[in-house]
Amino acid sequence: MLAKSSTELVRQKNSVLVLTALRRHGPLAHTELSDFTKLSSATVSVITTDLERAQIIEKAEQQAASGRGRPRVLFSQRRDCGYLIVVIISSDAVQYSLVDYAGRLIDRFTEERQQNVSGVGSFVTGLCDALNRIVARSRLPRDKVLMISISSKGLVESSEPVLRWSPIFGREQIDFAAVLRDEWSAKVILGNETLLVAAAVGRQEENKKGRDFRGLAALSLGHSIGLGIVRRGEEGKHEISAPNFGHMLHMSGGGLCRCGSRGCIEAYAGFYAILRAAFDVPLDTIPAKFVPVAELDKIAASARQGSRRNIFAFRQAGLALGIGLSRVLSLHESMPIAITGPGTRYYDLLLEGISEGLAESHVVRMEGMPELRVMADEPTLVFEGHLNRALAMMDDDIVRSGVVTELNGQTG
Amino acid sequence: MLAKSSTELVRQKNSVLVLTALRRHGPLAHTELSDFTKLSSATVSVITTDLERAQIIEKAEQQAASGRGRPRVLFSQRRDCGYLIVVIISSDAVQYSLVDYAGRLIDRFTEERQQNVSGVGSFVTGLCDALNRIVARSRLPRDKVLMISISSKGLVESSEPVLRWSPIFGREQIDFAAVLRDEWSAKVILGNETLLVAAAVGRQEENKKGRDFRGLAALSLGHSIGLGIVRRGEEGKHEISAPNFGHMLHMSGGGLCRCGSRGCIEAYAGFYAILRAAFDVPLDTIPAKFVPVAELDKIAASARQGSRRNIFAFRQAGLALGIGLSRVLSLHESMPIAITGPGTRYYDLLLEGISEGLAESHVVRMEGMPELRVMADEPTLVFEGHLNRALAMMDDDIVRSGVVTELNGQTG
DNA sequence: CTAAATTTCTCGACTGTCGAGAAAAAAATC
DNA sequence: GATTTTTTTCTCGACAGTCGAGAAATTTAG
Repeated sequence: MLAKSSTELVRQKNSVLVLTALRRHGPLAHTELSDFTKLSSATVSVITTDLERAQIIEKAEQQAASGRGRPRVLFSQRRDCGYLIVVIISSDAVQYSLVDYAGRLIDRFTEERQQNVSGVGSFVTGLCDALNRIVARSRLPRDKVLMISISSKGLVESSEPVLRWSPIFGREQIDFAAVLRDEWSAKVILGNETLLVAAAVGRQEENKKGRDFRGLAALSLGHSIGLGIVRRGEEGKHEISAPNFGHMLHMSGGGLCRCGSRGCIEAYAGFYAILRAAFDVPLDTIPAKFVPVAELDKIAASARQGSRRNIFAFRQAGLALGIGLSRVLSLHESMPIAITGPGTRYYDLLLEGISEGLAESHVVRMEGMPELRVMADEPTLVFEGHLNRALAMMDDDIVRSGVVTELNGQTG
Repeated sequence: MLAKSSTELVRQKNSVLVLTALRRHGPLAHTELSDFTKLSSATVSVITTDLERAQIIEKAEQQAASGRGRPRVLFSQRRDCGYLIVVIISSDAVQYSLVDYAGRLIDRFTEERQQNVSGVGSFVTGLCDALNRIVARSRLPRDKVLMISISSKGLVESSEPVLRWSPIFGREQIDFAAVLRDEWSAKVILGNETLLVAAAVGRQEENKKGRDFRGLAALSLGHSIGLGIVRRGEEGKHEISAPNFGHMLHMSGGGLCRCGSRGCIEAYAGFYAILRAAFDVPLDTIPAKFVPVAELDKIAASARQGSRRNIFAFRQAGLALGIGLSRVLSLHESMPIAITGPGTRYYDLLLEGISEGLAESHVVRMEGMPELRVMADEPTLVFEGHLNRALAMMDDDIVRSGVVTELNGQTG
């Protein structure tokens, strides 16, 4: 059944609205808040004083008056309101970042992962160590860390922070909530890496296109293949999801994939798959876990010089991607596609296959070719996606937790 | 940007809540409304008197008192508050139904469609005629018809009532809003047929499972192949969508489809495709538009008696469905699948292929086989879906239109 | 006829948003 | 330097909504 509505919920929603405006546009004055949120000036007053009393936002130091009239006072998040730790797990390293409530980076370090010692157990202890280290270094009390946002490639449970399958750990699941529950009071969230790319690019798109933005797919090319989809739901909220695209069936009974299945898209378009095709290795050879990029660069170079076999290897990869994307577009609406990841350096070699694969399907014949766009700097997008998602969630949690209202009436 | 919230919106939402409870559970007393909506008794009082004054609901005639204490008075929708016309377009006929605000069927007739005269022009004039006829027969003023809900197989624009592609009219689009704008003030909505099946089955599922209901896919088998997906969004709202499943690419460069593309799922699993396989007709033969079901029954009978070729025809169809479904599950979460349509009579012959196709994919190996369920009576589900969707929308529109609040303060 | 049970209605308290105008504070003008 | 103008922020009263508690209504049981 649907949930009832009440005046308190109204206040909550509008408080979040104010905090969201602050997130999107940086420090804002009373008047600007009123403009962005469409709330009346009076309401903005009440909400900001409440948020200020609850130590969530603060008035910035007086800035140089820019024009005549009473000078504006800018509100911004209190940086010490809470902290976020971002953990980005990639195939060869894990990056830890400590971020304050205003979104500013405080500390960051990267731990190399040894390829050989890859048990989940040792990874988890490494994770806990690193988390302890990052709070210790910054001398923060643990309970000021309100959220830990983790990302990895692979298949992620949508409602809980459980990694179901990953190229790194395979079927060994990791339940991050369970792992961190004892030591941390922070909320733990987990997202597929390309989901976060989609979140970041989607936000950028909306900033550019405004209400015209309908949706977008982010495709990440590399050792593995990732897809994230973001759509603008009603009320303007962005709905993000990370389909299991890399392991969607490309071809029945096809080449062997790292995941153990046959015929996955990744088994045709992942780096190891391109290598396999270039060297004419049988399709049921158990693939190498990770392929040095230099190796692929060589194949690409020779393809660009006309090597038939290598051209074909990339073309086949593009075809798998294009056909897969056409299937995605059949199941969702048509939408632009942003391509990221290390594989974008071979975009020139992949494009023909991608286009051809897309062109084959009914949707594309109906709606026309979707817009394809290359966005090279994937790591930045991933981090940006983490911040977008986690900080918005923190705003929400803080308001909902009631710290704002419970101080009312008390003398501050 | 997100939309602000206000006290008036609160009232609107809670009014809709009351109307929804009435839809789901039939006539209800004050106390029951309070229970279902979790609104306080006082609030229910205010809302019901408002809705009553606006002539949207009414108190039912006194019913026999069931226990001791003050007898309950039941509220129900006023039947004459508004009317809905449901138009179900199928390959050989168009069914028109007139329904009152309480969901009761008032009038219904069916127009045969001649296969030969199948231009969009003549279809549209036929549609207008029939709509005029159905209001004339019931002696209703036209402007009391608040909504016209149309369904067809094929590809439907999600935001506007535009039929983009259909097995009947091909690429000749129909913009129903434009066609009916001049003669009707009613809101016109269009939905893919299987979308409506999904809406109906989804509602049934939620009644059964309650909050455990997460989502569901409805698969319709017949001349063409349809898929509808329903998922429970946050706040318990059902989000329905109709992917272009029948024309998703099954096999690159495969058999010719009615849509003109090659290798669509329908070109392997539609009735004409099964026929084609059974008679070993070349895969690029332009398929017959519609195949008599008796013809397929014969093929099925001989398959059940052991005919290799016919068994293979159904198996191949099942395989296309199973693989296609596995791809759907890769892109959404795993969810149960309800199978409807005339093709369910061959379920025994299809099942093996479906299972095998599903089993091949990574998701199914991870999450296990999805629940498959046969629901034979498709026409009833389609109509039920129409009512669910259209009447809920009418409730919403009526409350939002402001007829409820604008009477306030006036003496009634 | 009275008491008990049950449902519906009403009242005052509380919490929200809003518009209008007062108060504050700096720049421009005389 | 005093006054006016301009811009921003704050405050007050009006109005809309929900809620809990208890009053009013209305039937059955005894």
